[in-house]
Amino acid sequence: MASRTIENYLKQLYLEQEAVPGEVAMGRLATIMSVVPGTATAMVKALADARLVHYSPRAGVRLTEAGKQLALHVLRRHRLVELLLVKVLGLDWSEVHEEAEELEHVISDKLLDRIDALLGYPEVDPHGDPIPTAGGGVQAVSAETLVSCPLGIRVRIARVLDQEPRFLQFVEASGLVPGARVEVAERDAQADAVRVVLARGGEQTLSTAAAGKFQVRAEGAESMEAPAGASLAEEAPAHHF
Amino acid sequence: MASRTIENYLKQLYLEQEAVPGEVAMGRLATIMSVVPGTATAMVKALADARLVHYSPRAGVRLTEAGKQLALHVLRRHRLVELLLVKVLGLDWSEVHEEAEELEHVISDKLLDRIDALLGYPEVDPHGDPIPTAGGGVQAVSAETLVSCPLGIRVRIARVLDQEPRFLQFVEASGLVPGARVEVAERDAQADAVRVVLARGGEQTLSTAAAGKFQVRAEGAESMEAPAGASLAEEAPAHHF
DNA sequence: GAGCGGATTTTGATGACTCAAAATAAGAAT
DNA sequence: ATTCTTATTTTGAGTCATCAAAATCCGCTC
Repeated sequence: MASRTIENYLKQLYLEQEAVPGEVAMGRLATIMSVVPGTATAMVKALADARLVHYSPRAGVRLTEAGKQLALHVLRRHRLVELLLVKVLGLDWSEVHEEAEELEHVISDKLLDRIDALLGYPEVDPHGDPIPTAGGGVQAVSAETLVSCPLGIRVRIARVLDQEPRFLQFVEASGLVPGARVEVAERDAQADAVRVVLARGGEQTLSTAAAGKFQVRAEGAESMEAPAGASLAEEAPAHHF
Repeated sequence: MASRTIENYLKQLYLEQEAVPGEVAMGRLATIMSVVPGTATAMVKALADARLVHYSPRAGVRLTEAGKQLALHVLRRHRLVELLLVKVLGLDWSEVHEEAEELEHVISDKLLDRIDALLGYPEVDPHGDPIPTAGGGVQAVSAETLVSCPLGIRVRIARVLDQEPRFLQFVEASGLVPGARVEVAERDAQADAVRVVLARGGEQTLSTAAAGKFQVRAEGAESMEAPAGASLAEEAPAHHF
């Protein structure tokens, strides 16, 4: 079995490759993992020996298919756990990321199946991040964000790309949570600002950087079906979704 | 923070001291922890440095108050997790022990409180083991077992002292689960056997060793109040209690 | 094309946990 | 009392993941 360290390296490599396709530089990996560069090099060599990554010295590192599958497995556990914590245990979605960081390494397959079933085989976690399937598949992700989508068109927040509790608390307060219907009223390049109007009332102006953290989907698009585990959500203290 | 290794040593020391009051011998500890004796000695020295145990070379080891509190904390997490897995996730009580062995080390205090609340502040886990309080208290435990209790008197199974899945599956099948009402019909010292009659019908003959693994309480005694989290149990797939 | 600078790799060490096997102590047996 | 037995402790070594700092490489500037 992969150690939890290895699981973390693979997970972060996957997320980085998802964000920036191509090879991941050592310095970048070291930063992500909060280790010194030498440590990253050493670990990557070990991962390469285990055939979990392709490693070209001084060029960078890239997941192999095996490494990617393992990473997706970890991500599946992470995201299902997050959803469980929010919907069943009633934790705040701004704090479940930290908890899941630990739990993702100690959930057995059997338990994971139970969680999946209890939640009704959900497709996305509380942040809108897609939950990989047991088979290792992932939903394609819409690349549109509040920065790139057309002005004046009703869209739905699909995913929030920042897991920082501070940021998520702001998201919560402003109502820009996954599932919320909004439209971009205006963008001001000079002011570096994006003004967003919420369908259910209210508006919020964001910096371009902040707006770019919200992925959106055309209103009425697929895959925003009944939130998984809705029946349970009624009684359990499920604050947000 | 105590490493998971340390948490495990402390937990096992606590359980051993509960079973056999007094100092724990090194060889015994080594066996319990599945390490060679030298490893146990080394770890115990480290624990002594951290003031978690009292250690007298060649005499044995004993938890300090601090060590005991830490052990109880781990045990609290372990047992609440077990109950959560059975009542909310619908896992079989014969298998939750293994799962909880891992989970007990990664549950935050906040999450633990949520679990406790969701389950309705239960006093015992699915095996009947008492759940230590957040303050570090534990229920006194009845010392009566199917071997020692009076013949022909109705008692209730309070606790099953063996966590082996195989054994627990037998317990399940025979109906001698915590909460079951039974009476000991006869004991045969020669045959080394104990015959138990279940109130709800059926009977079962056990070896003395097996019978000794069932702690019992006089029928109608305190502390067998409404199983914690009963409301939830109705809808969730809570098989056993 | 010689040199510079930043990223990367190497090297040497450390801490936590473990094993194997040799050394030791303490109690039991003769 | 001397020896034997057996549990315990010590010693030496290995693995995993890490850091600090020295060595190396590559592309870029002048």
